[in-house]
Amino acid sequence: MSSTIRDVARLAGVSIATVSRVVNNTAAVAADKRRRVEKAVSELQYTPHPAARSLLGQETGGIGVLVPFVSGPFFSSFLDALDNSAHDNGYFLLIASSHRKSNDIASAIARMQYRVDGLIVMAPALHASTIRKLYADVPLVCVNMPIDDEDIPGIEVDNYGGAFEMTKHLLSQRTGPIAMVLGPDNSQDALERKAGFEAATHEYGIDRKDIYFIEGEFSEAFAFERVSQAWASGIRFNSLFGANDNSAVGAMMALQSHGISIPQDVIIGGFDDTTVSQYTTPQLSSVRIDTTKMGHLAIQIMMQQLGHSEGPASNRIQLPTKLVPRTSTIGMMP
Amino acid sequence: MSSTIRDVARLAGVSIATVSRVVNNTAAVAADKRRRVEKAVSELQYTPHPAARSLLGQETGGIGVLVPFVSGPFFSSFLDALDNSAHDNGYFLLIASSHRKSNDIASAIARMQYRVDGLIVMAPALHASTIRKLYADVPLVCVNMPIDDEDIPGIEVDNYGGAFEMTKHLLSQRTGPIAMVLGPDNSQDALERKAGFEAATHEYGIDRKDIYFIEGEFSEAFAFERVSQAWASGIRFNSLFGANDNSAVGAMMALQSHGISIPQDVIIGGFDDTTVSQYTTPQLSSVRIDTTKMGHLAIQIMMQQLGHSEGPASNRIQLPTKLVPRTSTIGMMP
DNA sequence: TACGGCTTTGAAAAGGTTTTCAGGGGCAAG
DNA sequence: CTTGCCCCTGAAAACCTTTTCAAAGCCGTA
Repeated sequence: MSSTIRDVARLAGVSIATVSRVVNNTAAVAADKRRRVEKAVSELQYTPHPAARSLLGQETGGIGVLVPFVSGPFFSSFLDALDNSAHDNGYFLLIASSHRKSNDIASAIARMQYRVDGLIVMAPALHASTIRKLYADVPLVCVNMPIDDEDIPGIEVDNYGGAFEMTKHLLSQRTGPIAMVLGPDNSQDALERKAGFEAATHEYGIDRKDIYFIEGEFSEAFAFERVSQAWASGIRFNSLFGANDNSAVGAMMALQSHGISIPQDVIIGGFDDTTVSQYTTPQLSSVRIDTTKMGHLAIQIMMQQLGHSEGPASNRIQLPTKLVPRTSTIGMMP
Repeated sequence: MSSTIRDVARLAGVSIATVSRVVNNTAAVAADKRRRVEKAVSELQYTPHPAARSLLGQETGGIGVLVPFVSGPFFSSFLDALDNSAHDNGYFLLIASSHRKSNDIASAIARMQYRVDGLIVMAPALHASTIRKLYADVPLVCVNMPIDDEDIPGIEVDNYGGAFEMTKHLLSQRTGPIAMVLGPDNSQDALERKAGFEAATHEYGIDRKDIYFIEGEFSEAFAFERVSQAWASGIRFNSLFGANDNSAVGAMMALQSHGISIPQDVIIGGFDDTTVSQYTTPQLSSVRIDTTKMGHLAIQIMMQQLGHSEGPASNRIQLPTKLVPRTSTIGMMP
């Protein structure tokens, strides 16, 4: 079929060792032989067989990627960023999707074995340590999933920062009393978002008595009820932050049912940038996870693990989030 | 690091040949030895090294995919389908994006060499024969790009069928005189769409004198002018088919500027399902390329090339398209 | 002239697997 | 008892490359 290093050596009249040295530019070779080898290489269109290389423990140049799905704006833009970054660093991607089934993840990882120099995993349903157990031989970067092992590098979403930014956005649009629909107590995400909210209100010097916390469960119905109750009981605020989009939408419905107009009377922001946020009336401002940055960072951490960049960047990163202002927090359409 | 076939052989007290036979189930092995080997394999968590395998010319189990971009609804849903299908057939995907630059394509293909059993390429800017030259050693499937070599299997979009379906849709909503804004004469796509349109009008028994062809250039401005002219000159029709979305949108604007209301007076359909079609008022019905089917078919053809399915399916397929009805062809919002 | 050191070169090993080939053993038939 | 056949097994080759090691050649210096 294809030509091997031996063919090149024969054509150039040298040993295979010399060919290897020329091809990899790994040692001094006499000028004339070098030229002969180069000519033979291009004549025979010789490409080293990657399998033989990786058999010797060389790097494969591949990075394995495991995501629940390939499609959808979230995953696909993440993959795009990953691909761009990997490409810039001279790597290519081996992508497998787990379709949420965990035994698919196991088999996908098994396939990756020895084929990649590193593994980037996004498996929200699994824990990082589980992945580590599945394939311990290779640098691992966990993204957007619970990382239960201090030693596993990864990227977690900066819920705190996102909530902080959204709250600042709300307060910059409309000062005065502000409310937040909380998430469930046992959710780490929810607690971080609450902390971000509090930090922002503090920064804006909002008086404690002008801050209202409304219980929530990340569900629209629950938020609807509690916000409705709160308003009925005379609590008044100019702006509201929902710990997630569901809560924000529930709050929006509740207020609208009380004849409150959004955003004229109350402005509302959510979190997650769910699809639904584009279809409410008015469209819901939200906080988006910056998948592009997520991809770049994942590769950056991987490169560091692989010893390519010695940058002092931590291998445990809180991913910045991005505010997406829509009409629910803006008085006038532009 | 990891255990090799030799470790397994030692632990089980057999030769490496026997281990290989058990692992690949490729020849008869005495029951007791088989059991011992299996035990050793699971104890040592042995996985054959893929590099060693592919060095022997075995199949890699990988399919290379080359797309211009990874993100965007079009590509990502295509990839998703590809991934699903490949997974079902026991293959994994090696994805590289070319970012439209053709030397990136060359280098991406070079990387794929020996790593994949087949190559699926979507490179609208290149011709199939160019790709074939770049990597001749492997089964190739070209998707959604000009295939200039009879022998290269691939998938081309079924412009005819899509136009046919859209025209039928139009005529089923509103009978009577119908117009089509054509595409440029030198576009194969445009001619196929015209043919589909004609076939549908024929099927519905529309009288020849009730069919109007309006020149077009796939551009909004040109369509606007010509349709405006046509209407001003007294030509009347109940429905209009634009050879692409641009033309349809141009026509829509033109008619609306004449005080015609869409879809009450005239219904309009386009082709391509561009993003813009969702933002016109009313939203434009269009014809979408079924990327999911495209992915499944691509894998199907690849499997056939790889000798896995002997199905008589042609390796040169016109991809079915999908009608996306929106408000421009429907009297009432649901 | 002889010798040390440097540069260049090739032979050979190693990496992990599959597969061929030959041989050994068991069993049945003659 | 011998012969022949079949089943099972292991040794070894093959796949293609990188890298180590040793040797050879050359130059300059003592």
